[in-house]
Amino acid sequence: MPASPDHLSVTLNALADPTRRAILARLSLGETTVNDLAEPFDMSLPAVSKHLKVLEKAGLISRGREKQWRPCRLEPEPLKEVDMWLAKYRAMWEARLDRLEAYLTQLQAAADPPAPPVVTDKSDTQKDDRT
Amino acid sequence: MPASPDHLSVTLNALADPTRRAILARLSLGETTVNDLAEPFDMSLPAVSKHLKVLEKAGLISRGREKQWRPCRLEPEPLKEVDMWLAKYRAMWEARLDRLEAYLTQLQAAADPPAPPVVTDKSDTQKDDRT
DNA sequence: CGCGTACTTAACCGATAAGTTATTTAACAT
DNA sequence: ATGTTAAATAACTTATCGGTTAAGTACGCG
Repeated sequence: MPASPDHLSVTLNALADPTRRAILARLSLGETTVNDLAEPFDMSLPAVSKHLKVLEKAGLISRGREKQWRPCRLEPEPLKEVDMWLAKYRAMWEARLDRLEAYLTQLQAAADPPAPPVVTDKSDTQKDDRT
Repeated sequence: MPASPDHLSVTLNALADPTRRAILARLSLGETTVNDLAEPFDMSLPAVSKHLKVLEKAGLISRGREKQWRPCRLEPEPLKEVDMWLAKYRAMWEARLDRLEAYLTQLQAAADPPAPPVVTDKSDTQKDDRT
Protein backbone atom coordinates (compact mmCIF):
# COMPACT_ATOMS: atom_id res chain seq x y z
CA MET A 1 0.00 0.00 0.00
CA PRO A 2 1.51 3.25 -1.16
CA ALA A 3 -0.12 5.24 1.62
CA SER A 4 -2.80 7.16 -0.24
CA PRO A 5 -1.64 10.64 -1.12
CA ASP A 6 -3.63 13.66 -0.01
CA HIS A 7 -6.43 14.84 -2.20
CA LEU A 8 -4.80 18.13 -3.09
CA SER A 9 -1.77 16.33 -4.48
CA VAL A 10 -3.99 14.07 -6.53
CA THR A 11 -5.84 17.08 -7.91
CA LEU A 12 -2.73 19.07 -8.74
CA ASN A 13 -1.18 16.06 -10.36
CA ALA A 14 -4.27 15.59 -12.49
CA LEU A 15 -4.04 19.22 -13.56
CA ALA A 16 -0.34 19.02 -14.36
CA ASP A 17 -0.94 17.72 -17.85
CA PRO A 18 -1.94 19.83 -20.84
CA THR A 19 -4.14 17.11 -22.32
CA ARG A 20 -6.14 16.82 -19.14
CA ARG A 21 -6.48 20.58 -18.80
CA ALA A 22 -7.67 20.71 -22.39
CA ILE A 23 -10.26 18.08 -21.55
CA LEU A 24 -11.45 20.18 -18.65
CA ALA A 25 -11.61 23.24 -20.86
CA ARG A 26 -13.70 21.32 -23.32
CA LEU A 27 -15.99 20.11 -20.56
CA SER A 28 -16.46 23.62 -19.30
CA LEU A 29 -18.52 24.12 -22.45
CA GLY A 30 -20.79 21.27 -21.50
CA GLU A 31 -21.05 17.52 -21.06
CA THR A 32 -19.86 15.30 -23.83
CA THR A 33 -18.87 11.75 -24.68
CA VAL A 34 -15.47 10.08 -24.54
CA ASN A 35 -15.13 9.81 -28.31
CA ASP A 36 -16.01 13.44 -28.68
CA LEU A 37 -13.45 14.40 -26.06
CA ALA A 38 -10.80 12.27 -27.70
CA GLU A 39 -11.32 13.63 -31.18
CA PRO A 40 -9.02 16.69 -31.01
CA PHE A 41 -6.08 14.74 -29.62
CA ASP A 42 -3.41 12.91 -31.47
CA MET A 43 -3.53 9.83 -29.32
CA SER A 44 -5.42 6.59 -29.01
CA LEU A 45 -8.78 6.31 -27.33
CA PRO A 46 -7.48 4.20 -24.45
CA ALA A 47 -4.95 6.93 -23.72
CA VAL A 48 -7.76 9.45 -23.39
CA SER A 49 -9.70 6.97 -21.32
CA LYS A 50 -6.77 6.81 -18.92
CA HIS A 51 -6.63 10.58 -18.67
CA LEU A 52 -10.32 10.59 -17.87
CA LYS A 53 -9.75 8.08 -15.14
CA VAL A 54 -7.09 10.29 -13.60
CA LEU A 55 -9.48 13.23 -13.70
CA GLU A 56 -12.26 11.11 -12.25
CA LYS A 57 -10.11 9.89 -9.37
CA ALA A 58 -9.33 13.49 -8.57
CA GLY A 59 -13.05 14.22 -8.55
CA LEU A 60 -12.65 16.71 -11.37
CA ILE A 61 -15.15 14.93 -13.57
CA SER A 62 -18.03 12.54 -13.09
CA ARG A 63 -19.50 10.10 -15.56
CA GLY A 64 -23.12 9.34 -16.25
CA ARG A 65 -24.77 6.63 -18.28
CA GLU A 66 -26.99 7.37 -21.18
CA LYS A 67 -27.65 4.54 -23.62
CA GLN A 68 -24.28 3.34 -24.83
CA TRP A 69 -22.56 6.60 -23.99
CA ARG A 70 -20.86 7.61 -20.78
CA PRO A 71 -21.08 11.39 -20.82
CA CYS A 72 -18.45 13.26 -18.81
CA ARG A 73 -19.24 16.29 -16.75
CA LEU A 74 -16.93 18.81 -15.12
CA GLU A 75 -16.94 18.82 -11.31
CA PRO A 76 -15.36 22.04 -10.10
CA GLU A 77 -15.18 21.21 -6.38
CA PRO A 78 -11.50 20.18 -6.35
CA LEU A 79 -10.60 23.38 -8.16
CA LYS A 80 -12.00 25.23 -5.21
CA GLU A 81 -9.60 23.33 -2.98
CA VAL A 82 -6.72 24.41 -5.15
CA ASP A 83 -7.94 27.97 -4.95
CA MET A 84 -8.13 27.80 -1.19
CA TRP A 85 -4.57 26.55 -1.03
CA LEU A 86 -3.45 29.27 -3.41
CA ALA A 87 -5.20 31.92 -1.35
CA LYS A 88 -2.55 31.61 1.34
CA TYR A 89 0.00 32.92 -1.14
CA ARG A 90 -2.09 35.46 -2.99
CA ALA A 91 -0.99 38.32 -0.79
CA MET A 92 2.59 37.52 -1.68
CA TRP A 93 2.49 37.96 -5.39
CA GLU A 94 0.32 41.00 -4.93
CA ALA A 95 2.81 42.50 -2.53
CA ARG A 96 5.56 41.80 -4.99
CA LEU A 97 3.61 43.52 -7.72
CA ASP A 98 3.07 46.47 -5.45
CA ARG A 99 6.77 46.74 -4.87
CA LEU A 100 7.42 46.60 -8.59
CA GLU A 101 4.87 49.30 -9.13
CA ALA A 102 6.44 51.47 -6.49
CA TYR A 103 9.82 50.93 -8.07
CA LEU A 104 8.55 51.95 -11.47
CA THR A 105 6.88 55.01 -10.02
CA GLN A 106 10.15 55.93 -8.41
CA LEU A 107 12.01 55.52 -11.67
CA GLN A 108 9.47 57.70 -13.37
CA ALA A 109 9.92 60.38 -10.71
CA ALA A 110 13.69 60.24 -10.99
CA ALA A 111 13.56 60.68 -14.74
CA ASP A 112 11.50 63.82 -14.30
CA PRO A 113 14.04 66.61 -13.57
CA PRO A 114 12.10 69.77 -12.61
CA ALA A 115 9.79 68.07 -10.20
CA PRO A 116 10.27 68.26 -6.44
CA PRO A 117 12.40 65.44 -5.11
CA VAL A 118 9.71 62.92 -4.44
CA VAL A 119 11.03 61.32 -1.32
CA THR A 120 12.10 57.85 -2.27
CA ASP A 121 10.49 56.20 0.63
CA LYS A 122 12.57 53.09 0.88
CA SER A 123 10.81 51.84 3.94
CA ASP A 124 7.86 51.27 1.70
CA THR A 125 9.60 49.52 -1.12
CA GLN A 126 11.90 47.24 0.78
CA LYS A 127 10.23 44.98 3.16
CA ASP A 128 12.75 42.52 4.34
CA ASP A 129 10.55 40.19 6.24
CA ARG A 130 12.56 38.13 8.61
CA THR A 131 10.53 37.16 11.60
CA MET B 1 14.27 15.72 -26.72
CA PRO B 2 10.95 15.38 -24.98
CA ALA B 3 9.62 18.67 -26.35
CA SER B 4 9.68 20.89 -23.28
CA PRO B 5 6.32 20.97 -21.53
CA ASP B 6 4.51 24.22 -20.97
CA HIS B 7 5.34 26.24 -17.93
CA LEU B 8 1.98 25.78 -16.27
CA SER B 9 2.36 22.01 -16.37
CA VAL B 10 5.81 22.29 -14.85
CA THR B 11 4.47 24.50 -12.09
CA LEU B 12 1.47 22.32 -11.29
CA ASN B 13 3.64 19.25 -11.30
CA ALA B 14 6.01 20.91 -8.85
CA LEU B 15 3.06 21.71 -6.60
CA ALA B 16 1.63 18.19 -6.79
CA ASP B 17 3.82 16.92 -3.99
CA PRO B 18 3.19 17.49 -0.30
CA THR B 19 6.88 17.76 0.54
CA ARG B 20 7.37 20.51 -2.00
CA ARG B 21 4.28 22.35 -0.83
CA ALA B 22 5.55 22.10 2.72
CA ILE B 23 8.83 23.60 1.58
CA LEU B 24 6.97 26.50 0.01
CA ALA B 25 4.95 26.98 3.17
CA ARG B 26 8.16 27.13 5.15
CA LEU B 27 9.65 29.61 2.72
CA SER B 28 6.60 31.80 2.98
CA LEU B 29 7.88 32.59 6.47
CA GLY B 30 11.19 33.80 5.10
CA GLU B 31 14.37 32.76 3.35
CA THR B 32 16.32 29.89 4.77
CA THR B 33 19.04 27.38 4.03
CA VAL B 34 18.79 23.92 2.53
CA ASN B 35 19.71 22.15 5.74
CA ASP B 36 17.14 24.15 7.61
CA LEU B 37 14.52 23.29 5.03
CA ALA B 38 15.41 19.63 5.13
CA GLU B 39 15.32 19.33 8.88
CA PRO B 40 11.56 18.61 9.34
CA PHE B 41 11.49 15.87 6.72
CA ASP B 42 12.16 12.22 7.16
CA MET B 43 14.36 11.92 4.10
CA SER B 44 17.93 12.40 3.08
CA LEU B 45 19.41 15.75 2.16
CA PRO B 46 19.89 14.86 -1.50
CA ALA B 47 16.19 14.04 -1.72
CA VAL B 48 15.35 17.52 -0.48
CA SER B 49 17.91 18.96 -2.86
CA LYS B 50 16.07 17.28 -5.72
CA HIS B 51 12.77 18.72 -4.60
CA LEU B 52 14.37 22.14 -4.50
CA LYS B 53 15.60 21.68 -8.02
CA VAL B 54 12.10 20.85 -9.18
CA LEU B 55 10.79 23.97 -7.46
CA GLU B 56 13.58 26.04 -8.94
CA LYS B 57 12.95 24.82 -12.46
CA ALA B 58 9.32 25.83 -12.03
CA GLY B 59 10.51 29.27 -10.95
CA LEU B 60 8.84 28.85 -7.57
CA ILE B 61 12.05 29.46 -5.68
CA SER B 62 15.34 31.20 -6.36
CA ARG B 63 18.65 30.59 -4.70
CA GLY B 64 21.22 33.09 -3.56
CA ARG B 65 24.73 32.69 -2.34
CA GLU B 66 25.82 33.88 1.03
CA LYS B 67 29.07 32.52 2.41
CA GLN B 68 28.79 28.75 2.30
CA TRP B 69 25.01 28.79 2.34
CA ARG B 70 22.61 28.86 -0.55
CA PRO B 71 19.52 30.52 0.90
CA CYS B 72 16.24 29.75 -0.83
CA ARG B 73 13.57 32.30 -1.41
CA LEU B 74 9.97 31.92 -2.46
CA GLU B 75 9.10 33.34 -5.88
CA PRO B 76 5.34 33.65 -6.15
CA GLU B 77 5.10 34.56 -9.83
CA PRO B 78 4.20 31.06 -11.06
CA LEU B 79 1.47 30.84 -8.45
CA LYS B 80 -0.09 33.84 -10.08
CA GLU B 81 -0.14 31.93 -13.35
CA VAL B 82 -1.95 29.08 -11.65
CA ASP B 83 -4.41 31.55 -10.22
CA MET B 84 -5.04 33.02 -13.63
CA TRP B 85 -5.73 29.61 -15.05
CA LEU B 86 -8.04 28.81 -12.17
CA ALA B 87 -9.92 32.05 -12.65
CA LYS B 88 -11.55 30.69 -15.77
CA TYR B 89 -13.31 28.11 -13.64
CA ARG B 90 -14.05 30.14 -10.55
CA ALA B 91 -17.50 31.13 -11.71
CA MET B 92 -18.32 27.46 -12.03
CA TRP B 93 -17.76 26.31 -8.52
CA GLU B 94 -19.38 29.45 -7.23
CA ALA B 95 -22.43 28.77 -9.38
CA ARG B 96 -22.49 25.21 -8.13
CA LEU B 97 -22.35 26.36 -4.54
CA ASP B 98 -25.18 28.74 -5.22
CA ARG B 99 -27.22 25.88 -6.57
CA LEU B 100 -26.40 23.74 -3.55
CA GLU B 101 -27.42 26.55 -1.27
CA ALA B 102 -30.65 27.02 -3.14
CA TYR B 103 -31.28 23.31 -2.92
CA LEU B 104 -30.68 23.24 0.80
CA THR B 105 -32.85 26.24 1.31
CA GLN B 106 -35.56 24.52 -0.64
CA LEU B 107 -35.20 21.36 1.44
CA GLN B 108 -35.35 23.37 4.59
CA ALA B 109 -38.47 25.14 3.41
CA ALA B 110 -40.12 21.90 2.41
CA ALA B 111 -39.33 20.22 5.71
CA ASP B 112 -40.43 23.19 7.72
CA PRO B 113 -43.84 24.20 6.50
CA PRO B 114 -44.90 27.09 8.77
CA ALA B 115 -41.64 28.72 9.83
CA PRO B 116 -39.43 30.99 7.76
CA PRO B 117 -36.36 29.15 6.42
CA VAL B 118 -33.64 29.60 9.00
CA VAL B 119 -30.81 29.33 6.54
CA THR B 120 -27.85 27.54 8.03
CA ASP B 121 -25.37 29.21 5.80
CA LYS B 122 -22.22 27.20 5.84
CA SER B 123 -21.13 28.47 2.48
CA ASP B 124 -20.81 32.13 3.25
CA THR B 125 -17.16 32.06 4.10
CA GLN B 126 -15.82 32.87 0.66
CA LYS B 127 -15.29 36.47 -0.26
CA ASP B 128 -13.13 36.01 -3.29
CA ASP B 129 -12.93 38.85 -5.71
CA ARG B 130 -10.05 38.82 -8.04
CA THR B 131 -10.64 39.74 -11.62
C1' DC C 1 47.63 23.58 3.71
C1' DG C 2 44.05 20.37 5.53
C1' DC C 3 39.59 19.92 7.70
C1' DG C 4 34.73 20.60 8.51
C1' DT C 5 30.37 22.38 6.91
C1' DA C 6 26.89 22.98 3.31
C1' DC C 7 25.26 21.38 -0.48
C1' DT C 8 25.25 19.05 -5.22
C1' DT C 9 25.98 15.38 -8.44
C1' DA C 10 26.33 10.54 -9.88
C1' DA C 11 24.79 6.01 -10.01
C1' DC C 12 21.44 3.09 -8.95
C1' DC C 13 16.67 1.01 -7.82
C1' DG C 14 11.69 0.06 -7.45
C1' DA C 15 7.32 2.12 -8.42
C1' DT C 16 4.44 4.72 -11.25
C1' DA C 17 2.97 7.17 -15.50
C1' DA C 18 1.89 7.62 -20.26
C1' DG C 19 1.57 5.76 -24.29
C1' DT C 20 0.79 1.66 -27.52
C1' DT C 21 -2.10 -2.57 -29.62
C1' DA C 22 -5.25 -6.20 -28.80
C1' DT C 23 -9.13 -7.97 -26.41
C1' DT C 24 -13.52 -7.47 -23.82
C1' DT C 25 -17.81 -5.63 -22.16
C1' DA C 26 -22.16 -3.14 -22.83
C1' DA C 27 -25.96 -1.33 -25.30
C1' DC C 28 -28.24 -0.79 -29.27
C1' DA C 29 -29.78 -2.11 -34.31
C1' DT C 30 -31.01 -5.46 -37.74
C1' DA D 1 -28.29 -14.40 -33.33
C1' DT D 2 -25.15 -11.13 -35.41
C1' DG D 3 -23.03 -7.10 -36.09
C1' DT D 4 -21.85 -2.15 -34.76
C1' DT D 5 -20.69 1.42 -31.99
C1' DA D 6 -18.92 3.24 -27.44
C1' DA D 7 -15.92 2.60 -24.11
C1' DA D 8 -13.14 0.05 -20.73
C1' DT D 9 -9.56 -3.35 -19.63
C1' DA D 10 -5.32 -6.11 -20.28
C1' DA D 11 -0.73 -6.63 -21.36
C1' DC D 12 3.25 -4.56 -22.60
C1' DT D 13 7.11 -0.90 -23.40
C1' DT D 14 9.51 3.02 -22.20
C1' DA D 15 10.45 7.05 -19.48
C1' DT D 16 10.19 9.61 -15.42
C1' DC D 17 9.87 10.01 -10.28
C1' DG D 18 11.24 9.77 -5.67
C1' DG D 19 14.04 7.87 -2.88
C1' DT D 20 18.69 5.76 -1.54
C1' DT D 21 24.14 5.80 -0.72
C1' DA D 22 28.51 7.40 -2.03
C1' DA D 23 31.47 10.64 -4.01
C1' DG D 24 32.40 15.45 -5.44
C1' DT D 25 32.47 20.60 -5.11
C1' DA D 26 32.67 25.09 -2.86
C1' DC D 27 33.51 27.82 0.89
C1' DG D 28 35.40 29.39 5.56
C1' DC D 29 38.72 28.74 9.05
C1' DG D 30 42.67 27.44 12.04
